Amino acid sequence: MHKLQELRPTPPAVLHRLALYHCLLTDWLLAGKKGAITSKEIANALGLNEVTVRNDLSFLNETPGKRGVGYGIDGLRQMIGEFLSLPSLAPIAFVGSATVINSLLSFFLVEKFGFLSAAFFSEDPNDRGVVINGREVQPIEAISSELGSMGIKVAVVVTHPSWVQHSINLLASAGIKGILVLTPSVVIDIPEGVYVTQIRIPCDLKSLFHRVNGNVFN
Amino acid sequence: MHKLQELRPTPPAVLHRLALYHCLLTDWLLAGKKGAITSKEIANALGLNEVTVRNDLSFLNETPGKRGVGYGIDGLRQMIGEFLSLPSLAPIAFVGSATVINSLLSFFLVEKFGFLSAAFFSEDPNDRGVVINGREVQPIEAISSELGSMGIKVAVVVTHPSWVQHSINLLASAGIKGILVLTPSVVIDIPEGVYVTQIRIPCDLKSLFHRVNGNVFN
DNA sequence: TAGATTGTTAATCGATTAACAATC
DNA sequence: TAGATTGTTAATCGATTAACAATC
Repeated sequence: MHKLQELRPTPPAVLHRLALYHCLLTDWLLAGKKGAITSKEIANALGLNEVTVRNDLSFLNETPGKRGVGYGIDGLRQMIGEFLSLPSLAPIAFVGSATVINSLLSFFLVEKFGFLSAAFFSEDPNDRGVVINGREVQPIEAISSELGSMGIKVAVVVTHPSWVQHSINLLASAGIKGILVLTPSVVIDIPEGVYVTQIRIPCDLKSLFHRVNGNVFN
Repeated sequence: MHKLQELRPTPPAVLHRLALYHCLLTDWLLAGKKGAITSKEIANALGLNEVTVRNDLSFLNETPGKRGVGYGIDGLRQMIGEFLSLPSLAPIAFVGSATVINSLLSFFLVEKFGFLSAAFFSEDPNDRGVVINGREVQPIEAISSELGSMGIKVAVVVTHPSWVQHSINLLASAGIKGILVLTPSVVIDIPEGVYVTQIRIPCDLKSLFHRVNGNVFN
């Protein structure tokens, strides 16, 4: 490990890639891949430089590899999981209409990635009584009362844009500490002590337009 | 403009923020905001440093501001739009089941962000004959025959994971040059000459778990 | 031992911030 | 002219890549 970085926060870029390696290793385990793997194999699968991979792995608490050999798939996956503070099934709350959440869960296979869809809250009054994965969808205002006791720390927001800020505020006051906002919304107010990650579909698309129109390959 | 950067590709970070400013300015225009705005106002709204904003804007082809005054909302928006090669309504193709696409369009208000949902292709045989926004959903295999003539260059893929690679391949051979993949999929093969941006919901979530569990505020 | 691959330190590259002159 | 804010160059900071010693 980098002795000097012991007390420094993990750089965002490294953190994101560690999560990516965790996904890849989970994939390989599910596919029955066995034995040792090398930083080169990981790098090739993901289109990265192998030095980047090794450097990233040096942020882990223990030394993960064996020189001349490589890394054990299962052991490395577990180490990254611990470093990321991931429980074996990481519980997530979802905020959005039942239809939208169902759609999201149809292309984002949460269990395969090690998550558990643990609670659902909808802004749509018509969703009263609707059940997803055996769990009843709660009205959005129930976030305060329901969520506090459940020990869930991370939530996904996919409401209509008009409900995004309110959802974030409710989640924050219910003790949620990390929020991933999928709904494109330009300006949001981030409550104190909460990490908010915004996915920006429109920005990603607009960037693509620039590249697509001959503005240099990169 | 930075004279030395005239032939260099725009750095990804700058490109993404320029797209973000474009979204913000569109928002402000729709809200009826008038007159001049400063780099400080833009920075404050987005939680950025004002120098970053000015530096980013210096990548534009013409000089966008007036010293001592600021920037014209409409003029700046137009300049960024031109720099990004954005038509006034940028056409996008969507690949995914009709239900999922409808859900996506319910929280991502494409027109408000300056896009046009121009074509729909579904992997689900049950979607034959379904219409979205007055446009018939085509089977996924029709991508090759239909898309070529439409002049669409950018597509969004939100299929079930098992259809992602096939969709990308079809889109690429139909002449699509930029693809945004929303479906979480760890390893994908990127065809020659196509820009593929992957949104990685699982990685964003796993990163949040790390931060949420006391691993330093950043 | 020889071959392979890791882990770490150093060098490069890119992105952000600071300082300041230009000018409206 | 004075105040404000831009645009640009220089300085810092962070992230990636290269070089290489350590060791399985």
